[in-house]
Amino acid sequence: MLRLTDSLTGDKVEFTPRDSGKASVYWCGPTVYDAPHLGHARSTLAFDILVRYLRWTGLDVTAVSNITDIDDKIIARAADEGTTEPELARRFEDVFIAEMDRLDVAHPDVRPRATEYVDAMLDVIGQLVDRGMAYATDSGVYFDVDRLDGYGALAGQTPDQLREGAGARVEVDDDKADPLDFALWKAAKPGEPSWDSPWGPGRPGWHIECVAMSLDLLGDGFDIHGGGDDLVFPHHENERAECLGCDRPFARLWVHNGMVQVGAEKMSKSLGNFKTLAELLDEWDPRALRLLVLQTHYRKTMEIGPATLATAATALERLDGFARRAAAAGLPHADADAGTVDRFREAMDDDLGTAAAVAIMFDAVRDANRALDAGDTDTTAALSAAVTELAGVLGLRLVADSTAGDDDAEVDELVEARAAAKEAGNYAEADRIRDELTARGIVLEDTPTGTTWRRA
RNA sequence: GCACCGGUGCCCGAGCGGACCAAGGGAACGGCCUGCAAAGCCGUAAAGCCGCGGGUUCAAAUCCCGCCCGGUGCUCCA
Repeated sequence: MLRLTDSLTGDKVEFTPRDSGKASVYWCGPTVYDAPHLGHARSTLAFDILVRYLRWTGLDVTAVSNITDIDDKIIARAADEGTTEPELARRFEDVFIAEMDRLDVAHPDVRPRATEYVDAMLDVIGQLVDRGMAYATDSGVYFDVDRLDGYGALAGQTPDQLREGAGARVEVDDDKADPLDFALWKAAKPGEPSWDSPWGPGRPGWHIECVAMSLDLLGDGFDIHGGGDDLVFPHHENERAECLGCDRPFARLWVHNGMVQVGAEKMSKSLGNFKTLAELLDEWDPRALRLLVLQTHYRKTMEIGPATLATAATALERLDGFARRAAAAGLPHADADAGTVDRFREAMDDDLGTAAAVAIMFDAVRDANRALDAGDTDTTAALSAAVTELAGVLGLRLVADSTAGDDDAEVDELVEARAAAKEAGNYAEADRIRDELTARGIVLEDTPTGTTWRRA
């Protein structure tokens, strides 16, 4: 039974779906005003892994993750670039999806766009106004925080505590009755995109889109709502307020992933650090990033940089190497080793303990290598099947064959020529060929049974 | 200032009351393999007590109190 840490209470609780045998999961996707960064990758991977695991345990999962395609930053950036908001938003949405595809992230079942849910948002705002939970002014419609019991529960603070900090970083808006009140609907300003509403032309405030979309697609009281830690307040706090303000049950469980750190020097091109996800994925195998993320618990702040990626890439190579070795061994078909799978499930059930789960996978690799050395192909086959299955659940595709290329035949010839030279004792020639292949990015692997090769 | 999350070997990072498990990965060292290498595989050691100081307990890296340090949030950032 899966147990997850609920951000609302801080407790680890058993995950019991609203509808038996099913699971409904919503997590906050990006606001598409720029290219995705490491944080988007970490968060998206975290929920990809959650969804994959839920499916593996047999649940019928409906996964929804939004695209916020209208907001201040999008408007500002579109103006800067002299383009339209829809064009800009669509462009960065495409980039986001393309980068996530490189990471082998499974697409959510539904990826709603905020601009397609304006009517639904207006409906929620209407409910709040009707119930007296919100009020309209010249500048928009605001949620009245005083009218809701327990505002601040997600943030772990009382309204008074929040008021003390209000304005600490951002200026407080003018005609709100209380600094904590927040905009549900913003009155249109000249030159900005707007929609008609009972409160005049305008555009949605933040928060409201996720409520409208999650409730519409997953229904009241859906199972899991997640996102990055930085969204806990105010974003999720306010979503929660909006839903509860309508007297409707919101998410049953809140899951938040930790932030990414890139060292004291921060991300900076001039320092040679990584700037965008695309740059990083150009340089490293995307699977190395996934493995790195897996090796850290999802709730913990983690460091991503060249050093940690390099170790992950080496570790990944160990897995691929095993996959190659297993493929070459021509193992008999076998069911996945039950002990390994059980331990994996146990680790994952404990708040998605992916680090422990990965450790179990590496244990299986070591045991399998040992069994193979000992000539125990049955044991090797069972462990190998387990490794493949677990890697699959974690979204790691192991590569057993990396020879494919245009010059395969030529490389084969050179490898044979080298073998012949070695046979004849002409080591100078053999080494010359070896150097030539190395320069071409071909890695030779001499084994007792002959030489294999692959591309680096 | 308030809230939350952290501080574990050379590095990254599991563990969060009790068994010889302080995992796993990287690095290091040794061995196998090799014409020599590389790659690969196997193995080994390594944290004198898990930020500091108290406390609770038969038992704490794991719970409580205080302190120090880092990160995040406090209205639009995953």
